[in-house]
Amino acid sequence: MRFETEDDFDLDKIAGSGQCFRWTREADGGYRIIASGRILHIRKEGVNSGRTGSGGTQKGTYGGTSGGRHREAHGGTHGEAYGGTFELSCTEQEFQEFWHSYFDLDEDYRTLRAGIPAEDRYLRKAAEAEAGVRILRQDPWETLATFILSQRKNIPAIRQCVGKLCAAAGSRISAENGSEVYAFPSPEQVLGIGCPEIDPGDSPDCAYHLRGMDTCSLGYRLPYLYAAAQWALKHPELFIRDGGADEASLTDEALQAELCQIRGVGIKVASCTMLFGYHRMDAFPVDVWMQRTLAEHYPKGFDPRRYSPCAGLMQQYLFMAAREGISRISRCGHEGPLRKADA
DNA sequence: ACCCAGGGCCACT
DNA sequence: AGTGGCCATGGG
Repeated sequence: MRFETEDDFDLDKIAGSGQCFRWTREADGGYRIIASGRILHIRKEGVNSGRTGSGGTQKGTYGGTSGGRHREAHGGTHGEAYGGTFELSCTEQEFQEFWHSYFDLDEDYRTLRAGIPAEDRYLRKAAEAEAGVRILRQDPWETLATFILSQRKNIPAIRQCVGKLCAAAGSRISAENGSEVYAFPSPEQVLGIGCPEIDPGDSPDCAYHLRGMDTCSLGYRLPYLYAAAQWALKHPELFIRDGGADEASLTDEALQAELCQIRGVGIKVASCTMLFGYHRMDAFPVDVWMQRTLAEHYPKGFDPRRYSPCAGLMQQYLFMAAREGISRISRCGHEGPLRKADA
C-alpha cells in the first residue's frame, strides 16, 4: 500500500536516530524494518535508488566549506524532511493495525516543532536541522532489552549485537532471498540461551561466557539481560500491548522507579525505554552526547520540564544535532571530542 | 595500538 | 549523596 503525509517524516533521520537498531537500508533507497515480529519494506517515492547521479546529494558532499557547516537550503536538493508519499510492503489493514501506530502518525510533529519558544535559539536550530525524525512507538520489551545491551556501545555496535541476539535466540520470521530474518527474542527465549544454571548473582566473573555458546557480544550485559527477562515475566502487566490493564496508571516517576529495579537498568536506560518503548514523551535520556551538548549550549542548565509534554522529542533533536556528521558523512572535520577543557 | 561508546554497580569518601 | 574505578567488546 502507500500513504501520503505532509508532516515530518524522514526515513534516513529516523534510521540514524539511535532509537531503533533493526532498520537496514536497501539498494532501492528504502528500508527494511523489523519490529514486533513483523517485517516492513518502506520506500519514499521519488527517491532514486542508491546514489543519485549528478551533484551527489548526500555522500561526499560536504561543500568545501571548512569545518562542515550545517547545510542550509531546505528547499534544497532533497530536503524532503517534510513529508511525501511512501510505498509500503504491507496491506492497508496491517498498516492501520500496526504500522500507523508504530510511526506515531497521529502526532503532528510540525506543530510540536513550531511550539518551541523563539528564545531558545539553539533548540530551534537543532529541531530544524533534525526535522523529520519521529518518536517511534516500539515494543516495550524489545526496547528495554535493546537499551540494556546498548550501554557503553556505539550505535553500529548495538546494531550488530542486537542482530546477533535475534539470530541466536529469536524466532525465524521468514527468509528473503536467501537470508533468514529473525524476530527479537521473547523473555522466555532470552532465558533459554546459555546454561540455565548460571546465576548472575554469584560469580559475575564467569557469567559472561556460556560454555562455547555465542554470547552475541553481550559481555558484562548478559546477566543484566537475564535479569530483565525474569523481571518481564514477573511483571507481564507492564508489557501489555495497546493500553489495557497497564502501565498507563503509573506516573512517569513510578514507571521509572519500576524499571530501575532491574539489575543493569539505571536512569538512562529507563529513560530510553520509557521514551522509545512506552512513548512517555517527557522522558529525557541523558547520555554522554547529551551531557556534552547541554554543557556547551546550556551552561546555565536545561530544564526539560519547560518542554513538557514532549521534552523527549526535544532531547532527540539535541541528541541528533550533537552527533551531526557521525552517521552521515564519516569523515568531515567534526572537532574532536572536547574534554574537560584546560589549557 | 589508541580512544571511545545512547552506563551501571560497587566500594569508597 | 556524591565520586571514581571497573566491567567486555567492537568501531573508527
